[in-house]
Amino acid sequence: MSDLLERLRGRGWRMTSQRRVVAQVLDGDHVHLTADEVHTLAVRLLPEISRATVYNTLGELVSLGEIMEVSAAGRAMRYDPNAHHPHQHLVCSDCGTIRDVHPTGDPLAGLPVAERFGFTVSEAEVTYRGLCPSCASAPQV
Amino acid sequence: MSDLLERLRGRGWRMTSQRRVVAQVLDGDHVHLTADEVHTLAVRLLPEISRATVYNTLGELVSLGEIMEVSAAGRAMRYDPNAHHPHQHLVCSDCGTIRDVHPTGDPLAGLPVAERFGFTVSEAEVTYRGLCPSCASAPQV
DNA sequence: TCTTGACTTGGACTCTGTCCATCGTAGGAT
DNA sequence: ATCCTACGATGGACAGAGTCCAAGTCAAGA
Ligand SMILES: [Mn+2]
Ligand SMILES: [Mn+2]
Ligand SMILES: [Zn+2]
Ligand SMILES: [Zn+2]
Repeated sequence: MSDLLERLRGRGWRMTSQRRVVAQVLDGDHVHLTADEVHTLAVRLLPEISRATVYNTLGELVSLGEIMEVSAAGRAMRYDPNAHHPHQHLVCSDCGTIRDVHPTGDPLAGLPVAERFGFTVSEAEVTYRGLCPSCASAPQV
Repeated sequence: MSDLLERLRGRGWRMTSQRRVVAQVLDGDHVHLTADEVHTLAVRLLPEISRATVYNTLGELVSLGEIMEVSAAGRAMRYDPNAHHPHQHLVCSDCGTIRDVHPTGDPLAGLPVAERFGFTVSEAEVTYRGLCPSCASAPQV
């Protein structure tokens, strides 16, 4: 994590107490926190940090590729510091709990038992992301 | 689509003009409309239909398995009438456009060129859904 | 120490979706 | 054909997640 702070400093970030606290809260490898959860944890370390700053900082970390967004249908976006190790997600349809998984073989064939964490897996879904032809020629504003 | 209306009638649905219009708007095989888009189109056919009714009807159709929800990170949920033919999605990261795709081979290896619709595909993501152990023993309320 | 623009703040605002009390009507009963 | 009533529709209030902005603060280079 302190290497994260180093990388950020190297990119010209001003090191504010707010940014340090957000980075600290996100430390860990199996963390999938919502922005509000990050805020709640951050407030314990720095009582006056605002929601806007948490959102700003998370957004910046995402565009730097330091953390990943994980979206769970209809729920709040979650932020995943485990961005440097490719992995997929197993999501509870009821409570939204997320686990990291590393499927082997055909992903659509199902998740290896050793990767199921006791879940009853009912569905595998693949989403491809990219730019459509018109957005590729006229990139995002 | 009229077969959809038949199935619904068979399930004991009251056939209201609102439900007929929603079904009619959703007709098609490559449609991925948001609830508001469904509402806008429905209003053209039945000016006084309400947003609440559109949401209610979409929700009912989803739980009957007649349509699928497709969630696109941070954007409005989309509704897909092509629920009886398993397929995956290719999503534009910029404008949110969705195309149906039918990947062959290892999904994580990339999308076959014939399935790319001119997109610049940058990422493939697999999500497994199911119930975690505690939700499986104490199911959703 | 001074200066300045990058950062933070909090509150207003938007967007998506849900809830609810009330009203209307589809369709079975007569 | 008419009546009844439970199911469905309505619209406005509400809620959660996230964005925006004008004003104030402060990190860090000079
Ligand atoms: Mn993860
Ligand atoms: Mn589809
Ligand atoms: Zn669960
Ligand atoms: Zn696009």
